[in-house]
Parts: sequence; structure tokens; C-alpha cells
Amino acid sequence: MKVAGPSAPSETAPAASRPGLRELKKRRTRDLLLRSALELFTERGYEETTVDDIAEAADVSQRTFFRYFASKEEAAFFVSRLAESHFVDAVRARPPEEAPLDALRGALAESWSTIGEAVERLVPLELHMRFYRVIESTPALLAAHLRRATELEEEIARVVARREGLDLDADPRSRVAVAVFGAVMRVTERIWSARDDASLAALRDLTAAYLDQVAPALTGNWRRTET
Amino acid sequence: MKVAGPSAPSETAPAASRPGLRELKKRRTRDLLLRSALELFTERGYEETTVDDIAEAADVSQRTFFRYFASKEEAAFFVSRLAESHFVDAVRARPPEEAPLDALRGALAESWSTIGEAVERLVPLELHMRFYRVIESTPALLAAHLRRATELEEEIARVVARREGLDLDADPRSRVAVAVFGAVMRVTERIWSARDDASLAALRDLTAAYLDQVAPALTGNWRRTET
DNA sequence: TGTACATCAGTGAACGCGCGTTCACTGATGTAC
DNA sequence: TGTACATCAGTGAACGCGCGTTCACTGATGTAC
Repeated sequence: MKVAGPSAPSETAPAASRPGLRELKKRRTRDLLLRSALELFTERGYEETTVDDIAEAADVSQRTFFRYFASKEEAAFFVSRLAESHFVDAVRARPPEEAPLDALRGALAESWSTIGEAVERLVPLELHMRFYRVIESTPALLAAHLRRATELEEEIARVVARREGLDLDADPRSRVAVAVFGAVMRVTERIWSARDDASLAALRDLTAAYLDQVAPALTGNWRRTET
Repeated sequence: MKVAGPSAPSETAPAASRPGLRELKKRRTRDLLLRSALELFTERGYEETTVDDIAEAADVSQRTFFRYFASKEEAAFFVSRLAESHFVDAVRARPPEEAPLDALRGALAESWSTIGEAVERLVPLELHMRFYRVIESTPALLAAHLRRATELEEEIARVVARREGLDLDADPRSRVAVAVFGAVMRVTERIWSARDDASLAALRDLTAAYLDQVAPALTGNWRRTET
């Protein structure tokens, strides 16, 4: 991680923001690899796509693939990681007086469009959404996804605990609240992936509807509950 | 799955329950493989143990290992699968008038000892508990564990929906309730695995304490909540 | 603007490794008579 | 109880495969003067 050195004073353009040819080409190679990977994954399946296939589709050597991604899995989740970081940022930005679960819901509501735009800068959003369904139907990917999700939950639980001025380990509520939120998200991801409408909007609406069901689902006897 | 044929009438002992030498030796070989696997996993780590190591430790060929388990992962989770099936049975056996979350809690409370006994018939319980902590600290195992947990949740959600006379897909509450329950369980597993006391009792108590926190965690503003 | 040198992305080929499979075979257990 | 045959657990060795690594190297980009 090198910060750009003092720019040449003779240049008037915003020197710090100019990437340079080398950086530019690196980003292009990476994005091309990402896109090739997701296209192959969605077309023919994750297990059925080798790292060599991806490299070949991007017209680079296998060696080059591993320069950009430590593993096939890392490439698969690169875009998701970006999306997640936007969500975490949104949680951090919520007003501190908000109740924890409201903060999570609010951050999620805000994030959808931000995430959509950020993803689109890397790969077509539609491709990313299609890949999300591949995750759900590929055991190895689903497993990795769930593990990553729990890591994300731990990070968010820390944010929540800090907001509330609580000790993460001493008071169970932070982790429990985040875990409940995450559990609902995963249920909706799964149901969404089994349905026809693969759009971001469909996932968004389904999640909202399911989050509304948390309180009723925890109510004592459902048969006495009005639906 | 062959049922034992009509037993020789000359024999007076309960013929159906006599396993035969072949069956007996199969069970012994399987249990020995299981135990060897768990011992190696806990001693030196899952990734650091090859299938050949396990076979060698059990004095059989690698080929024989794959006769009993389709994969290394299947062997790793064999005991867990047994434990889970006991829990599902307990859920099925709860009185139908019980509220869903109460049924899950009740089934869990009942299951601990049943599970302990069932596990002990296969491998030492203490070994199983130690392996549970290996799962938490091994990314590949944790991922597989979480994926298996969601499959289990789906099964339990079906049981809950049937109890309540609901359509699993039409009414979100079954899946949400089970997901919330499962989320708490996974949080406690994780915290338990990071602590010193690796006993089943410690996990049981921690889980009970965290389940009590679900309602408070979902309450609007925690700072207004009495703890 | 031009030259000399430094950096570093990309190459090609070969390799190590462990999982899981395939093959033709042996010998113990089970069964029929 | 004994014999003949069927079944099937276990064997040993070799293999295919894809991930990820290692090596010595090339050539484009960046920088100093």
C-alpha cells in the first residue's frame, strides 16, 4: 500500500487522482478476470469451471490469475465483499439514538441502491445477481458464503455494541440481535434464489416483508395471532 | 437395506436383533475409522490429516475408508448427524399445543442427555466435544457445518409448519422462527468454543442464557431496557 | 526530448499434493443342502 | 456336522484431476538526470 508521492509541481491536473498506465491496466485485467469468472460460473457452474478456464477466457495465464486472487473462492466473492463493505459503512453512519434493529433495517434500506451502483462499476449488476443464485445452488459456494456471513455478523455486532456502549462479550444482545437479522437475510436470500425474479428489487422487497415477520414469529402461540 | 429374513425356528434367542459377524465387524471398522479420524483431527488438525493418515491409524486401506464414508467431510460430521437426528425427533415429539419457540427450546432441553448417550455409543463424548471446537477454528469445517445447519433448519421448519398447520412457503413465520433459533445456537456454539470449558453442560447453559436474550435483544431501545 | 536504469505485471512450464476413483483380486462370512 | 457355493468386506496399486506454488525469464511502464 504505497501512497502516491508528492506530485510534480509542473503538472496542473489533480495529480493524486491520476492512476497511471500501470494501475489502469491492472484494474482492467482484474475486472476482466472477475467478469470472465462470473460469466463462466453462471453459464456452466462453479465446480465445472477451472481456474485455467477463467484465465483463458480473460486471455491471461493461470499464473496471472493467482496474482490477483489468492484462490478461486476469493475471486468468486470479490464483488460480494464490496457490497458488504457498503452495508457496514451504512450501519456505522446510522444515528446513534436509533434502536439497534432499526439501525440495521435502515442501513439495509439505504444500501440497496449504493450497492447496485458500486457493483455496476466492477461487473454488470445483472451478472452479479445471477451469480448470487449460483451460490445458493452450489454446496461449496453456499458453505463459503455462510462462513463469510458469520464473519460479517461479528464485525457488525462490534459496531452495534460500540453504538450502544456495551461490551460485546459481556452482553449477549449485540450478537443475538445481529444474528437474528442475519438469519432472516439468509432465509430471504434462499427463497429469492428459488424464485423466478432474480432482480435486486425482488430481494429487497422479500427481505423487508420477512423482517416484518420477526416479531409475529416469536409470539407465543401463532394460532391465536391475527395474520 | 435388507431386513433379516425369517429366522431359523430352531433358535430360541431373539433372532432379529442378532447382527451377525459380518455386520458386527463392519460396525467395528466404521467406529474405529470414526474414532481415528476425530482423534487425528483434534490432535493435529483437519487439514493436516489426510484420508491416508486416518486409514493407517485404523489399520485399514484408504480404499476401505471410502467404502464407509463418501468423503473426508462425511466422516467428520458423522457423529454430528446422529446428534442432530435426535434433536429433530425430539421436536417432532413435542405436544402440538406448545408454541413453536417453546417447542424448540423444550426439545433442545430434552435432547442434551439423549445426545450425549447416543454419541458415547460411537465415540467418547469428550472427543466429540473437542472436535466441535476444531470445527469452529477450521474455515473449511466451519463452512461445511454452517451449510449443514441451514439444511437442518429447513427440515425443522417443515416440522414446525406441519405442527401449526401452515404452508411453509406461504407463511414466513416457520422459517423465520427456526432461523432465529438456529442463529442463537450458532452464536453460542461459537462463544462456547472460544472458552475454556468444553463440556456439553457449558454449551447447554450458555445456549439457555442466550435464548433468554432474544426478546430483550429485539426490544426497541436497549438503553431503556432493564437488564 | 532522450537515454539509462529500476520496477513490476505477465509468462510458460513444471511440479507437489490430497481427494476421490477404478481395477482386478483375496479371503472371510453366510447359506443351502 | 460337513461340504459347496455365494456374497461381500477389504486389498494394493495406479490413476485423473484441479488447486495452488515455484522458477527463471521477458517486456512494458515508470523515473531520474
